[in-house]
Amino acid sequence: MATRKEVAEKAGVSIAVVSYVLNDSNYVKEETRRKVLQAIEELGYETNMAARALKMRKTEQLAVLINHLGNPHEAGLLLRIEEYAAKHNYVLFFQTFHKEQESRLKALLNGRVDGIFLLGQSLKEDTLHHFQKQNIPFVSVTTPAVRHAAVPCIDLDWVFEYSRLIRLLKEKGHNQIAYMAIRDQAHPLSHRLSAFRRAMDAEGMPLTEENIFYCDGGVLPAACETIKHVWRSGRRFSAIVGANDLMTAGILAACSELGVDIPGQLAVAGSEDILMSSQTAPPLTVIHYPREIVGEIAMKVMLDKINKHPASDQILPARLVERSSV
Amino acid sequence: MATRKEVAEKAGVSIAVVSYVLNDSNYVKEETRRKVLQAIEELGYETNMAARALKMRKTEQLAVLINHLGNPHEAGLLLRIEEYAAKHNYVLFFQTFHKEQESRLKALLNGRVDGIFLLGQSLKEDTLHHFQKQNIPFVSVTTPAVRHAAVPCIDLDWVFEYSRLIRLLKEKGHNQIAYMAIRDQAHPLSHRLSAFRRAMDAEGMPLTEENIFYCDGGVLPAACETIKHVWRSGRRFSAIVGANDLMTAGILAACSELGVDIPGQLAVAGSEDILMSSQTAPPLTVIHYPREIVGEIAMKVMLDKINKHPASDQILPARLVERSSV
DNA sequence: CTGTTAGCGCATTCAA
DNA sequence: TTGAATGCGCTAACAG
Repeated sequence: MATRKEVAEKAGVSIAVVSYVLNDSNYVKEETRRKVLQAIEELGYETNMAARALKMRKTEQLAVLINHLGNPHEAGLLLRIEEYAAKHNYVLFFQTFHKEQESRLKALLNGRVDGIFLLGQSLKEDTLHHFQKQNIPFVSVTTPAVRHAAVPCIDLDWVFEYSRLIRLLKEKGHNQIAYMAIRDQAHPLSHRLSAFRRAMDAEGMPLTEENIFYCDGGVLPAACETIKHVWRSGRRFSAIVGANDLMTAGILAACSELGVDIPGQLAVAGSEDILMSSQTAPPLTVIHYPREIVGEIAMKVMLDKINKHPASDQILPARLVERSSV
Repeated sequence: MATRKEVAEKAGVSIAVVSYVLNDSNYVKEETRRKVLQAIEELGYETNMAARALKMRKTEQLAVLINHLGNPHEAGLLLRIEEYAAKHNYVLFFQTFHKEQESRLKALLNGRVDGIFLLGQSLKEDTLHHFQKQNIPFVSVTTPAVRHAAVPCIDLDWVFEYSRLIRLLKEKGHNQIAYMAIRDQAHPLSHRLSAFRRAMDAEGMPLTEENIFYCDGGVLPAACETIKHVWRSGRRFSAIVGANDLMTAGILAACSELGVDIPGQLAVAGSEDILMSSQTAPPLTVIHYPREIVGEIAMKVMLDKINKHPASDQILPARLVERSSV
């Protein structure tokens, strides 16, 4: 491929001049500039980003660590982050991430990224420190700050949002409210469960342990099975809130199989508002997670961190979308 | 950050030796190796991938050009490709891609990638050639080969798959079958429309132009609006197939609003089988696009191209999933 | 305004 | 079995 040297030769100048016109970093006589530009054009020259990255100690690449792209909520978040990353000329690569591979991460990302987004992920301290020592900042989305580490977080005020939802449920006469959480204790969504607990306390109807159902992986089929099992065992409650919408859809699917009328026999609500949640039967009442602006905010915070400006947690307001499942 | 030089100093060897043990590219006395390894450990050294990329002319990074990650079909495909890319130690970055930004692409990807996946995308010839001249191969997924360019493609035999679906529809007594396509003529999904046409011909019931409905962007709300408009205008048909499942869900949503009974008054079928399609009311009969194995095949073809082995188009078999919308 | 030059961190050839 | 030295393509300080 054409290199900067070839361009210089063709234009009859030194390679420094080529850099100057390319980076606009120095005055260049108009005529010289034109010659250079023409040589670039004719050779189809493009800057080699690997070389630039090495020299500049800046890759203009960002990583997103994600749990499961099959969850439309996470895909939607990723989509938005990429949108804003592109606006700032950053390239984004995403890694589906499992705890077991955490050690691989250092080798994989070293020298490749200027920053790392955690999309509902947490990392071990030593991994965090490894990157932070090199001034590679982290920004966490949908999951609260990692302990002992300066990782700004972008998320909702879940206690507030759940309180509002619980109040709606109360108005509709529900006093036996259950919650479906994800099994893994270390799972990032456990903070939603804690928030739900506190919201229930605040609304004067403490969440009892037997009204919490845990579902492996937080996916639809598992949630469906869990509810079928619970319901057939005779356990009853009048409303249930899912920690994510995929599980909530699974609850709906279970009810459909069980012949449970919604919201007649059971009110169901979700916490994210993915597209699917508006198309189920019945459509789901949900907290709408404002994914539209998360990307913008997340990228802004990331740029602040990269430029060593102070950056802090961002709590976004959400919306309660009432459909007919409650 | 610790560099290879520091490791060498700490271990009391030359930097070449450090490279040798790191890359296993030369015999190193066991004792020396241990010293080096220990120095690496103590310094928390990791290879700088930017420097390696520059030297090796190989980034171990791949790009995926995607239309809209908000479409779970594309997200699912991306997810699978990443899964296999990771297995082969490649890092994947994805770019939401709009035609208007095609020129930016060269500058953005130059020196950054070893190969490019086109996920339902096509590129101008000059862009294609730019990368191909540098031995950056393309692999196209879900869209047939780009004209005049050696781009292997991974997709279904749509004529075959649609024929099977049409036969099912025929068995159920349908003879007025419509199709919903995406408006943009240049859009990658237009080959599904052509295939549908040919399948209808083959089944002896040619598709008439007035039975093709075009929808902007291929998204749910647009499809919903289109169908409402068409239906209210008095146009009737007994079955309709959507070029993608998001539009198909939109058709369902429209019918729900219009009070059109499915499949009583109208049979509806889709072409991808995203998760949502199994949760609509009624659940959709669809062609199941085998996303599970596409990632593996796509990555395999990509590796073949990177290693300059011959690679050709791959036609995968699909499955017809009968649910209750037909 | 333009050219020379010294690295950035790494892999590798060639000597020793 | 190890070390010295070169260069990948680029930026920028410095000298003209």
